[in-house]
Amino acid sequence: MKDAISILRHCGIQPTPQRIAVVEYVLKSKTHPSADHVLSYARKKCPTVSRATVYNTLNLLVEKGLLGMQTIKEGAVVFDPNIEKHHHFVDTDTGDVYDIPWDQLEVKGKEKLKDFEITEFQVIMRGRRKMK
Amino acid sequence: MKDAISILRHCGIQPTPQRIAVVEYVLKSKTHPSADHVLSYARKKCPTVSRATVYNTLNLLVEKGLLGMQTIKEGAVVFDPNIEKHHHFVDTDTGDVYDIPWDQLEVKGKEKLKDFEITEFQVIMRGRRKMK
DNA sequence: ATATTTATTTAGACAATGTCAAGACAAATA
DNA sequence: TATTTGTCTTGACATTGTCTAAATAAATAT
Repeated sequence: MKDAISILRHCGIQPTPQRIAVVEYVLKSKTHPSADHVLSYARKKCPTVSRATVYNTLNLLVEKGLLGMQTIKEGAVVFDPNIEKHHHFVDTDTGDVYDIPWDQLEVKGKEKLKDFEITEFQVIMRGRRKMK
Repeated sequence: MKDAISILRHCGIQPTPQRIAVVEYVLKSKTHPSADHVLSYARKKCPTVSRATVYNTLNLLVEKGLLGMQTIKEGAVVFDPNIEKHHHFVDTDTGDVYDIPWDQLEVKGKEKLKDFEITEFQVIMRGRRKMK
């Protein structure tokens, strides 16, 4: 993956230490962090970064299409570095969110919904992740 | 539909004016109200009802299985009197949420997800509702 | 170099959502 | 009537998220 500075420059955002800290964490995260999560980690690299800057940067990344945003858990939006289409599984015990590859599921019957113009869709599943 | 008092009694909740006001609104709602929405309407019937009581009652109804709860919009959970399985469509212009009957869509491939024990799932669609 | 825009960050205020505890109130029972 | 039990209200609190004004930093022009 390209480094944070190139990523920011590439989409016309001036790289700053604060933004770099946010980008480095959120775009390589394997989980689905909340804004507060991102703030905590960003402060490790850049202890003075403010909440407003983290929110601003996250919103910028979402606008530019570099970051996904999901409202699938109570309380707070989560961010998702995986910008490929995919489905989600939420572990109701741990709260962990897992990506499910797009082609693992097929949703049939959307064409019957004449009253709706669907711009996006996904399957959301809840349950428990099996131990292995 | 049965009246609010019978519904409450039937699942072991003592009917009170406050709870009746909440139940009457939320269980016959055609939309997907937020807790704040419910509070406003409950206060029309029962002007002194408090926020805590509305939240308590809504949580009770959800626990008893009389009311659904969905985290599909930013900012606040919405409640759903339709407790049949169904999918959802969210109008991204208006924020309105529509129920999509369960048998209108078919989701294939879940059995391939060996690592997950799925207790529930639904398709969430976003877009615009067509004018008619 | 210096002055002047321009962009960015910060701190704190603010509003909204939701939970909690303490005391007030009401109802049922003894 | 007194007591227990259940319910409601108020207000405090934590959290999420946005906004504004002032401070800071960076870029540009002089």
